[in-house]
Amino acid sequence: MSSRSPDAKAPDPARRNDRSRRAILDASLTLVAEVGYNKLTIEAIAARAGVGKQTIYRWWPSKAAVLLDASLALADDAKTEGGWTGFPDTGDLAADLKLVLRATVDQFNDEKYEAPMRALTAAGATDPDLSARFTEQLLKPQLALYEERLRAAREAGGLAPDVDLPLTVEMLVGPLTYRWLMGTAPLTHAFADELVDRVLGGVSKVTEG
Amino acid sequence: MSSRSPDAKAPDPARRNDRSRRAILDASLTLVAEVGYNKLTIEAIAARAGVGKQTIYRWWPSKAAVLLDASLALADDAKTEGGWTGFPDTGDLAADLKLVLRATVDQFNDEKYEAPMRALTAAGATDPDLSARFTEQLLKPQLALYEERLRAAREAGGLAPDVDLPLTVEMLVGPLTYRWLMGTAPLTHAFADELVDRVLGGVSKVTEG
Amino acid sequence: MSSRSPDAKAPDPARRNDRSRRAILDASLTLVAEVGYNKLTIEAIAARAGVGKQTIYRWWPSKAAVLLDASLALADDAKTEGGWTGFPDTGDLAADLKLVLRATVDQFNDEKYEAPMRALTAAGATDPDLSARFTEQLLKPQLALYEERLRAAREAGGLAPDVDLPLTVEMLVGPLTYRWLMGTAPLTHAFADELVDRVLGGVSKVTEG
Amino acid sequence: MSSRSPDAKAPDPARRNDRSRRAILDASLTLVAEVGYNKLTIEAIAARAGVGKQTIYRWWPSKAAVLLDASLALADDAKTEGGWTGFPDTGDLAADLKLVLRATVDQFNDEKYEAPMRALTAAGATDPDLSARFTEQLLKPQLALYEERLRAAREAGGLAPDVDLPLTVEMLVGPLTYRWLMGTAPLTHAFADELVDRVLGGVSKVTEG
DNA sequence: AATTAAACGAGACGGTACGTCACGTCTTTTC
DNA sequence: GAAAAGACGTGACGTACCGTCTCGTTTAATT
Repeated sequence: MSSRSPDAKAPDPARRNDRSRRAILDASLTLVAEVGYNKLTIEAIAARAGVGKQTIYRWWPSKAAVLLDASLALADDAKTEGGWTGFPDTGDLAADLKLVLRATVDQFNDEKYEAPMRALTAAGATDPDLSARFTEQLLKPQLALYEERLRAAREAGGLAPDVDLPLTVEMLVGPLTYRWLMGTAPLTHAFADELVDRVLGGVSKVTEG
Repeated sequence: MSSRSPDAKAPDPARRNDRSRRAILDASLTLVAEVGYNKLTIEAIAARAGVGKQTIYRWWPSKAAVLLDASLALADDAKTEGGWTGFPDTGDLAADLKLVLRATVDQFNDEKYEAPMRALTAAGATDPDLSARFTEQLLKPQLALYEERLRAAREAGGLAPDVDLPLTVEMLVGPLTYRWLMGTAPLTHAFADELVDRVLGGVSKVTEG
Repeated sequence: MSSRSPDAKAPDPARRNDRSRRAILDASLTLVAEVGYNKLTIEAIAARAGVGKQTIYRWWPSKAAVLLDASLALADDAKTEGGWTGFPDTGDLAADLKLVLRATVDQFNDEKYEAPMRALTAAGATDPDLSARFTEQLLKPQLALYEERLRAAREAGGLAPDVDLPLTVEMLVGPLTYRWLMGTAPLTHAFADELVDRVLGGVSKVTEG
Repeated sequence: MSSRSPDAKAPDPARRNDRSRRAILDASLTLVAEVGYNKLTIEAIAARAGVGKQTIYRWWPSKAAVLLDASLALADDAKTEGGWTGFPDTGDLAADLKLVLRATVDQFNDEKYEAPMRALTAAGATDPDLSARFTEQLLKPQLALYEERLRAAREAGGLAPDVDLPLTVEMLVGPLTYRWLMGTAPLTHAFADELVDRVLGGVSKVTEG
């Protein structure tokens, strides 16, 4: 949905009003937290942002696309403000992963991030185009950081040499996301810790040699 | 969502027209596959089912609730028609899990099941009430089957005695669902197999004794 | 414009809410007098009438069509309330015509009637369908009354036997309407009187026998 | 409408681009004939004329004002191209009037002139400012020609000495315009002829001396 | 010729109203 | 007397133009 139909003449990004763009992104985040995704309307975003509806439709194809951009901006801000210095690598893989997964748990429990996240997940579930952008722009960069750390660990000899790194990343992130999304049980730091241990060590009984 | 406000006179379930009920559930499944969840409307369901709108509003609070009931019926049918005889227990845990996870992969890839599944996931992501019913009525019973099989394995000595069974279930189901939902990579049997092996054995390098 | 496109299923007039219908007609007359035809909007009519927009669109194709129906109702009311007892026929044609034309002048000068009249004239000027309905339903019945009176006069020997009655009617109504519409000069009773005299007697110098 | 608010700095007419001015007037005439007055937009005129919207707003207050100027130019062209040599005066008033009214009938029936004429009539009907300009600049000069001819006739003794000239002009032009605008009957040369005869001679039975 | 100021083309902007769609409620008609 | 049919008030949709407001770019009058 990031592309427009070929017959529609694209607007000129150089003439874009950045003040309006920011106001729209801010308003969409505020509103999605206030009223939820289902009751979020483009009219309300425009009104809250003090902007004409057409200014939104000119630059985004749907409210979900607005939220995606807003979330990207939010993620950038979070990285900047949070003093993010890269995925931790203390040499202790389990500890590093627990640190990051605990932070992810906290983020999932922080309604400021949760509302747009749920909105994008919902929208992406039934909109392949949006889902692709969501995954590509927001998720993949984060997953890549995990993968990088895991690769370092593998080369350092802490992981099985034939391990599938993307799979491993999803073994960490998947259960956490699943529990968050389905609400099967509360998301806690203990859950994150246990998950890391079990992913690394497996659940089978270890037979003594 | 399933309950009504106390002042609204509840309809008498005994007088319910089962022919209409089935027609509505069928129509909702057909339509969600045809036009997708976002463009699914109660008016269209009513028209397709040859039913008045009020007949839908009388028994369900939202289109998502209709779809949930339709999916429950679908799951029942699948179990019956598929000759389901309970979660397999051949004694070989890995083999049993792979069998089931492969079937789940197939189901995720079958658009007949995928459309309502995505719809419910989307709806549940932003509607806690529906999410609760979805989890409780559709998901939990399935997860319980995994858990039961894992408990048997633990008692048989194949799993670590202190393993957290719900966590383990989510380690199996979570990554699979994550990949399905986010589209990070194709869902294949190989993925299911590898996942089972890694969940059981862990991803760490096995140090020789 | 009174007919709908054949593929659109027509609403059932029997189920029409007459309260809403009246409210819409009243609101359109009030509003056109308040803000003028150009600033008259269907949204405002709906709001003022306490009615959904769709209820207007369901029964009328345009705001002009609403105004036409409103004017027809207004004309009916005026006839009823004004104690109208038919076109006067005292035997004195000139006097009768002056009476009626003076009343028409008064009506043109009464803003209650003028606003919708100007609106319909404006709309009809560029919309042949509407113009046809306007002429047929509102104008023709009035012109027919003139014609009837003139026919009586012709048969009574007061008019030339070969006179063209519709032409004569338009010689009376045309100049009056022209002056009203173009604003070339004020519309007064004196104008009406003089017009009647000149139509009957002509403008040429009468040569003595 | 032709004047601007005092705080707005007036543009310098000396620097006006006449190429653009003509293009705008031409485009407005073309478009009003193509799509009708209601669907005529300033944006479309600008696009068709290859001109910025602001260039229109700089010089005209409304699309109707553009059309009025375009019609004035059109009338000038018609007069020039038509080899107009002044209102005819052969001494035979009836013949002269018939000649001119027939030409007016032809003009009303020529869609090239009809479209802008209907547009201006419609716009003028609900916009007093425009109506005044329309009457003053386009209509009055034409009516003055009739009046002049009638004055000559009166002085020559062909008309009653106490006849009201503007009234007489409107007795000629009014019925014709009325029939054109309301569509009560077709506009023909015969109609023009008969009208002239009846205006001059009246419709009453002539009593023998 | 170089400067300069305004008109110009283009088009993004904050708005308003459009005509349509679906919502969830309510009423009418039919079987 | 349950339920189909569908009219209703409501409100958001996405579009079309409005009239205003920058932007560079001509263009024509003044240095």
